[in-house]
Amino acid sequence: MLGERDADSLSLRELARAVGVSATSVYRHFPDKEALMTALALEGLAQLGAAQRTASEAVGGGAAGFRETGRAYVRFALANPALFRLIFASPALLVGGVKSDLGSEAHDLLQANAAAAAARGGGKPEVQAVQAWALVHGLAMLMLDGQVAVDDELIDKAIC
Amino acid sequence: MLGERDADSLSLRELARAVGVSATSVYRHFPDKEALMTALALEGLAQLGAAQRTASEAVGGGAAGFRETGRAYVRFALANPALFRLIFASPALLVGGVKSDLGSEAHDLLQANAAAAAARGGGKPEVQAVQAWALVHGLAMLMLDGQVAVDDELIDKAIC
DNA sequence: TGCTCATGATAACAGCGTAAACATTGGAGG
DNA sequence: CCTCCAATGTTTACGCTGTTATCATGAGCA
Repeated sequence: MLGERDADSLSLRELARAVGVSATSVYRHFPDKEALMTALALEGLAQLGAAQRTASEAVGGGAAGFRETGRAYVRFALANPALFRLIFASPALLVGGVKSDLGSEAHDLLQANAAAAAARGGGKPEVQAVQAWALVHGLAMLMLDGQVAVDDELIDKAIC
Repeated sequence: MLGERDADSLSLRELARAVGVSATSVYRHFPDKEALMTALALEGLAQLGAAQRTASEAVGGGAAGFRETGRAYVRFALANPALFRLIFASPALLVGGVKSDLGSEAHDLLQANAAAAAARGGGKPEVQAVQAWALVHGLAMLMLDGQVAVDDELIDKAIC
């Protein structure tokens, strides 16, 4: 359902109806709606990390791999708009400090790549990490919001 | 009210109550809730543009002025979280193509500064504009979402 | 066999956005 | 000065939402 509608237009009752179960049954498995959404977001975060790792490994890692994780980030957002938004709209899910191993891959990749880039080119790893993350996150958000035209070539040119 | 709560936890009825008026009176002035929110967002966009222009002029424009518009962008987001989010959550309000002169200042500043930066340092103006916008937008969003620590020094170092 | 616990259903509540119908009132036009 | 209309407000109502309290069922284990 997240593939077709955005997360906050999705009601608990509608979801229960789609599953074929009463509205209140959801409360046997999650304390409230927010908890359900957080669980979905955590799953999405794992998928994002996996996509980034795959993209990085496809070009053999290194600096090129770092760039590819960024492009994969934007592509993932465009391919899964509602899920991507949900990930960052979940207050209980801080990407960097998530407990489960499920959600930590994307963040670990960023830290490692930023450290390597700082070693290669100079600069502080933390600043490098924030800059890279902000660039791809902003690009993803602006494209999702329709503020910047969705254009594969532009993604490649902007992330370098 | 946007200064204290976020936009989508704010109900029409509560707003009407605060004004001291019946719930349905709002419909004499706006066709629906979304239209009201869009009007608020447009006002916010004007404030953002004004803040950026002020910041740029304070350092005499040029490349330093461009940097200051970016910092002002992030600072505005942190100072007005709900309003900033509302601006980019309004589907009817495309920042670049907004009709009213009210909302166009921020976008005009970006275009002009990106063109100037491209003339100084090379690169395509469009790509430069998107890169700059994405960087500050991403930084603002990540800080608002609690993914990156709010740190004035980090803002300065990341935007350069 | 009997008990417990996980999982379900029903009914109910307050709050929401919105529509329809009705009331008031201040100012423009004769 | 009077009349009428448009602007603005109110009341009532509808279906939807998240959530709670209460009750039913049935599988697994003592």
